Amino acid sequence: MNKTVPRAFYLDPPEVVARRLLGKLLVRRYEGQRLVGRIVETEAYCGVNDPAAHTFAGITERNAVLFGPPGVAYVYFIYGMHYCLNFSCEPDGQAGGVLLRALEPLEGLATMAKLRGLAADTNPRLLTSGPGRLCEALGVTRRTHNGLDVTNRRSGLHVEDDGFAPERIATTARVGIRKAAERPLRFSIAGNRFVSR
DNA sequence: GGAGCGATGTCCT
DNA sequence: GGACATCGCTCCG
Repeated sequence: MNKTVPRAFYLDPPEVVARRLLGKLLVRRYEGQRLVGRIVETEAYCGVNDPAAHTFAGITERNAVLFGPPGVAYVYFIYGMHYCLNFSCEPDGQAGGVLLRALEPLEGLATMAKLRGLAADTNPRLLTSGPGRLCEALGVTRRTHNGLDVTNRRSGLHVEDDGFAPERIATTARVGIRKAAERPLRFSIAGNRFVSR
């Protein structure tokens, strides 16, 4: 039986948690079925000190989750058509989050393809390689998942540890941002073919 | 296989 | 009103 990742796992700064999440399993309960992917790419967004973070200008209604307790899902809508999934980090009252950028799909691939509007036998790389793609493949939206506790198995979205440890982690610049674009806060499992781009 | 670009809703300056 | 933590399509080589 895999271990559910506990709240203390998320209590540290985003750049620590982002690295630590690599290799863990993201598990989504969807219509009685398990949709599972291994986390292979993440980005850290460092609270009020990070010009690229949603929390840079302080607390608002949208970003309030990131200022709350660790281990909670922050889902936002971007470019008029995509959702992105983050986990809050740091103690309650302190802002910080990790963006999930890519998964290696492991269970429920046919359902993921259906949710993505693709044929059941499509290249699995198209299912969950990218922040918008992985949300669509797991049926994650702001309405259904923002504010959910991902340390609770009953949330329908949680993280498990199956003992897998990445051999080597690559550290690069974050993707798709303009401000603070040079900071090395993107982490991925080196050589994994489900990493985006 | 890479550059260019349009689609499209929500948030905050 | 402008920017946006994206994706998938076209066109070109």
